[in-house]
Amino acid sequence: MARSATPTPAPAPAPAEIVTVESMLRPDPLQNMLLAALPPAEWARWQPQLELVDLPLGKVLHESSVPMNYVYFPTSAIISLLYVLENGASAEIAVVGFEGVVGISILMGGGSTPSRAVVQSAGKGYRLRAEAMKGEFDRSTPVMHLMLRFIQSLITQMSQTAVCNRHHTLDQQLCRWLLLSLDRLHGDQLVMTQELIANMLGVRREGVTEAALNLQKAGLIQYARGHITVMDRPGLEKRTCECYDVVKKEYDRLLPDLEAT
Amino acid sequence: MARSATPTPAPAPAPAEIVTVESMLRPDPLQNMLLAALPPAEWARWQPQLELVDLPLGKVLHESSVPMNYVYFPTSAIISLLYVLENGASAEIAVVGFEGVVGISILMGGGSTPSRAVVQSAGKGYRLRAEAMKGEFDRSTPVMHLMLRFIQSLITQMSQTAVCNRHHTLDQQLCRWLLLSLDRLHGDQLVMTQELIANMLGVRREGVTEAALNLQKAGLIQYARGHITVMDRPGLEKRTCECYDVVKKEYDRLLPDLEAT
DNA sequence: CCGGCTGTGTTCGGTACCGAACATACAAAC
DNA sequence: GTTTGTATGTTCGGTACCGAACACAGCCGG
Repeated sequence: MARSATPTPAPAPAPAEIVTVESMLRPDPLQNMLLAALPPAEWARWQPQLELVDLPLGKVLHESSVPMNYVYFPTSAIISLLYVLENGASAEIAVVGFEGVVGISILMGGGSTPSRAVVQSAGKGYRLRAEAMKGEFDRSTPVMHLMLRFIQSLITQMSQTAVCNRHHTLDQQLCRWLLLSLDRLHGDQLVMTQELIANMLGVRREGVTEAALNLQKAGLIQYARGHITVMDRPGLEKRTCECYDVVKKEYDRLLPDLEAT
Repeated sequence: MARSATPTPAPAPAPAEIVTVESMLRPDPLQNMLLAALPPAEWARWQPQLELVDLPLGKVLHESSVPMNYVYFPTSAIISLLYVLENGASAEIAVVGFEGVVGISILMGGGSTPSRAVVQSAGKGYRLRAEAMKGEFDRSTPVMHLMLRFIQSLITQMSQTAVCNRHHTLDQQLCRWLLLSLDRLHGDQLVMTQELIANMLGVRREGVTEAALNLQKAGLIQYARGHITVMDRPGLEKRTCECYDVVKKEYDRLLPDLEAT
């Protein structure tokens, strides 16, 4: 997408590429699709209240059952919605990136959820105070409808995760997880240890090692100390379960105006 | 609850008991907690549009990805939200009874979901045309807030199901499932074959047989050809996983006015 | 009363994942 | 360059559930 195949007269040296990457990662509000989809009137009201923040790996955006102060609109970061059990075991129930928003329970009226939101891939995002968000939601029907549709897509993702946990193999689930992450990044690299993936998927680290080796042997990915490079994305798509596709298609159906990437 | 322990002077013969059961199952709109919680103004508008319908076992209220025509407010029926995979395997992602409403995707704007809603326990319920429901939702803030809070409790149930599928044993899940069903019924009996339970939990029928035998040996339930009698509810609660309690508590937190049963 | 159906119990081998322990190997810090 | 830590690979026995096949028992209709 950034490195186009058009025959550039003089192949630009390194700095040019850096500029390209920079511009891709530039924290532009329009890089969050929900923000980008706001009607002009709403946008004018929101802009002064939006605050760009760094979202470093591991940062907890909201803790289980603790009232939230902000909603977050990720741009380059990926947020994982995790469920942590009493015994410490955990499982990811959904993942949110530049296509969505974290903290929907503020809109729903609960103010908190039994789940935890953790930054899974470092990046940036905009945040908005809970009261402001709630006010905007109640005040503007377009905002409400936009948010509700996103929430429905999130519900689909959660449901699909539940079924996937029940019926699909770890290999398939790893493919699904990689694809979901990949879709929320710009590029084919992701920084993620197997230990962390295991936490997300709710399995042992050794299980992830084995599954990752399978994918590596098949030439689909390349693993190296917390850095994964996807070599063959279509191959991953072929190997994953239907769950990935269902979630993606349902998102596109519910939020068709935001499809462009 | 119906058969009180107060010393009735003359023990009433069979007819009296039938009357009691009848009155318990009487399709009173107030027997759905969301309907009961409507402000008077809303109630006045809704009443003429609500239609009482029979919900026989197995009836499909909405099919995966098919636009819905009605929302359903169960009174005595229990509805199971099921997810069916391409290969026919299935899993329940949530269960809704007199405490809620089926068809929330109408409110969210999607009009359909990839899940299926099936009557898991026969009974009655009120239905409302999709357009009417949508109109009411957009028009009345109290209705919106009520519905949104219910939806959040449903999201909690789905999330918890996802984690439960991953981490808890079939024995525990069966307890959870029995308790969730029991809470939505008036009594200690439920009509349900092991085959059907297996479908809901997304496991083999034999697995359910084994788990049910465990519970029976422990004196918690009694099984007989599709009829389950719960003998020791506290025992079930002790044996189930935390998931049951989390879901219940979160519902009570989100919809505190509706707690009474 | 007898056959057939439905619901439940039982068995077998197989597999996917768990829990724990240990081996290696790269990477940054000293 | 050595040390220390972190990330990955490997092994072992154990268990929960699967898939298939079959046995039996109540129940309903002929």
